[in-house]
Amino acid sequence: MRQKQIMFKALELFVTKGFAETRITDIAEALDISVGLLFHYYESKEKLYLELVKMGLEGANGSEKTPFDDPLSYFGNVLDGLLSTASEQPWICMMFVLMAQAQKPGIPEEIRQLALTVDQISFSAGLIEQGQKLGSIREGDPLALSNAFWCSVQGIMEYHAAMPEMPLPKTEWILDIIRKERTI
Amino acid sequence: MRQKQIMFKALELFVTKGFAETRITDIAEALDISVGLLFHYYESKEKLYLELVKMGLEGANGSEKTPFDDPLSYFGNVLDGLLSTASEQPWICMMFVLMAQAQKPGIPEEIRQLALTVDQISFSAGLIEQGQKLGSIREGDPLALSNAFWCSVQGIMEYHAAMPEMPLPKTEWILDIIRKERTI
DNA sequence: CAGTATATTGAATATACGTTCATTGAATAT
DNA sequence: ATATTCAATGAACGTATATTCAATATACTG
Repeated sequence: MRQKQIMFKALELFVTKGFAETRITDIAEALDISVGLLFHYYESKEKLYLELVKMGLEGANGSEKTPFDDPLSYFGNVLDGLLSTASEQPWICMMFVLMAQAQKPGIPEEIRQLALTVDQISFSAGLIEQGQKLGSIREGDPLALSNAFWCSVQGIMEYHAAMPEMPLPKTEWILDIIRKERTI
Repeated sequence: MRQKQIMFKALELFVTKGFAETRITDIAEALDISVGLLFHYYESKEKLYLELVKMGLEGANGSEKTPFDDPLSYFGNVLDGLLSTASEQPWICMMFVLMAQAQKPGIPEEIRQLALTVDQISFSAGLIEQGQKLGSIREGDPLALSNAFWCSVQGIMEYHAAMPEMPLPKTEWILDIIRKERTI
């Protein structure tokens, strides 16, 4: 119970403020518990962060297993899922942001390396190549297309985490980055 | 001379690592100068960051004055400028990232407020509405469209700052987020 | 060259913040 | 009743890091 409380509040703060900017007392104060109690459940700030990254890893590995027929529909489905749950279950979108955050320098190396094992961009590049052969995805360097798509999603999730009141985009708008032809 | 050296290195580090994660000694070491010298030119880490944000403010106000006939071409031109200079003059793209970074909680309040005066998203929402009337931009909530577009650009710039070797997207791919009809 | 300003250093200081730990209170088992 | 376990506290501690400053080198000026 306490464990989950702490995790979710930490997720929220790490995502909105950043790892180093989030003081251990920020988390304690936000939950109205003592610092001591926090260390009773998590032996260090780093370990707490590590737990969150591990949680994110599971989620990421899960989504890569989403079944699909056309690669384009894979991206559509994943994106649709992200955008529709972003409002009701903010933590999903926060996890998304956290995983990207954890890959940056400045994060404790051990954790960073773990986070780097998730590589949506190069994983998706393969699917994009398939989609190009099938004619549903536009021409161009698959890696660059994958990069464009995921970076856009990243940017949207990041902003939504900071400003949840801002209206989210429609799935098609973002899907059109990689889509070959409009189905107007 | 030293001033500029320090600013650009600080910009690079603040953008790749974050404000709190960047130690004042990181900057000094990267430039191979003493900490003392750094404080000789900038009275504090915060002031140094403030200077960077002020520099970014000027740039942002400048780009809003880019002339255009069709709103869609405004977005095309600005985006084209950003993407083409991103590789040769990384600092422009870094400034872009810095300004967004500076708006987040965890940044000293005074600086944060200053950074918040730049509001590309609502500024652009007006242009998008125009574009919709002229028929060059797709239907939908102008604010959501503006948000989608700029968040995508943000995500791309952020990732490029961390991984400059990753191929950048073509302007049209991102422009297609807001474009009404493809000019195939 | 003397003299002054400016650039540069790095050890000393102050402080913020993560972490420890002795202690308390409450619940549960013996 | 007594012992044992566990949640919970917050003051005390240590360390990392921003900041200061007195001392030194270098450049400039007349």
